[in-house]
Amino acid sequence: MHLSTRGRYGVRALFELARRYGQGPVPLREVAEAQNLPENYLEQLMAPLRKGGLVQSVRGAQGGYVLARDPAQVTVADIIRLLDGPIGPETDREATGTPSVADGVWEAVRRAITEVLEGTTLADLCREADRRARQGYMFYI
Amino acid sequence: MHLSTRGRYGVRALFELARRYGQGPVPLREVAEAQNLPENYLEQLMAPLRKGGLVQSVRGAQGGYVLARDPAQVTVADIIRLLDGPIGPETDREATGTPSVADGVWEAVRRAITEVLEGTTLADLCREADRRARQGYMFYI
DNA sequence: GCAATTCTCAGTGGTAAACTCGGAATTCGC
DNA sequence: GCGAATTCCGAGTTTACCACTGAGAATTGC
Repeated sequence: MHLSTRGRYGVRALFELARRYGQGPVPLREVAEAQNLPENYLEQLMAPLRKGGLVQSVRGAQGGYVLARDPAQVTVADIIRLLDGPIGPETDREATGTPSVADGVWEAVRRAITEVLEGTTLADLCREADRRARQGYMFYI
Repeated sequence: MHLSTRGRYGVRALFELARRYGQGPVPLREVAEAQNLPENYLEQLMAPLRKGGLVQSVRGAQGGYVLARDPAQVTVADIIRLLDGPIGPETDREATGTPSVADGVWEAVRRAITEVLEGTTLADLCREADRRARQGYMFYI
């Protein structure tokens, strides 16, 4: 069971925008450098995030991306849904049309994942980063 | 986020063995028919399940597969681990070597999933199937 | 010995992930 | 207005894995 890098990259990119919230547009190049992500690939990920209303883009020189809402109002679930689609496993009924006795398990898994992802906001991640920084971890990613 | 069919098929196959626990070896053909799964493919899935000690095989005529332990002692997590590998998403640290502020989220997701999957046994699924049967659902899968 | 099985291994086709690239469109600073 | 910095868009590439098929060897009950 493997989570795609899309989601992981997206969360880190938006975390970077969250850190700089209120400081004007951030060009992708800086996001990519700060978070050590492939810039060209990141570009692909921004389209759904923009269309989904999580970020706003500013074109042209001195342009870049801005978080569209307050970091406390953006959950990790929001990001994952836009980049990876529906959260959690499909049930057998959804996948094949035929219900199975295990469907309840897959539904419970989905609920459990959703709960965690909806319970974490970009503001939480920023707080966590601050906490680590104060404790001497120099990783700001 | 898409769960492979390997895990889903495996759970249904072992559920079928659980239903018939104590009735001698069940040939794959019957498992495949009862659960409507491709037999040849199922064959592939049985190897890791056997090597992992969840089932025992009986070769030759009148042979088949037998659940190696009581259905109450086999969790869905056991099955998924053997067929799909480690449960849940990798952290950024595990995937890339560089820790990230989001690692805590991925770990929490992993714990949540694990908790659900370890909390469900084949015996639970059998009970659920009985319950459904009594309520008139004729699906025994 | 024959038929029913599992076991092993070698494919195969499709699909998606994880990028890369080139160029068009936009906008700021000068 | 020009040039540089950007986003935007679409296409292509490589790699890997998934889901599945098939053939034949090994094993065993009757």
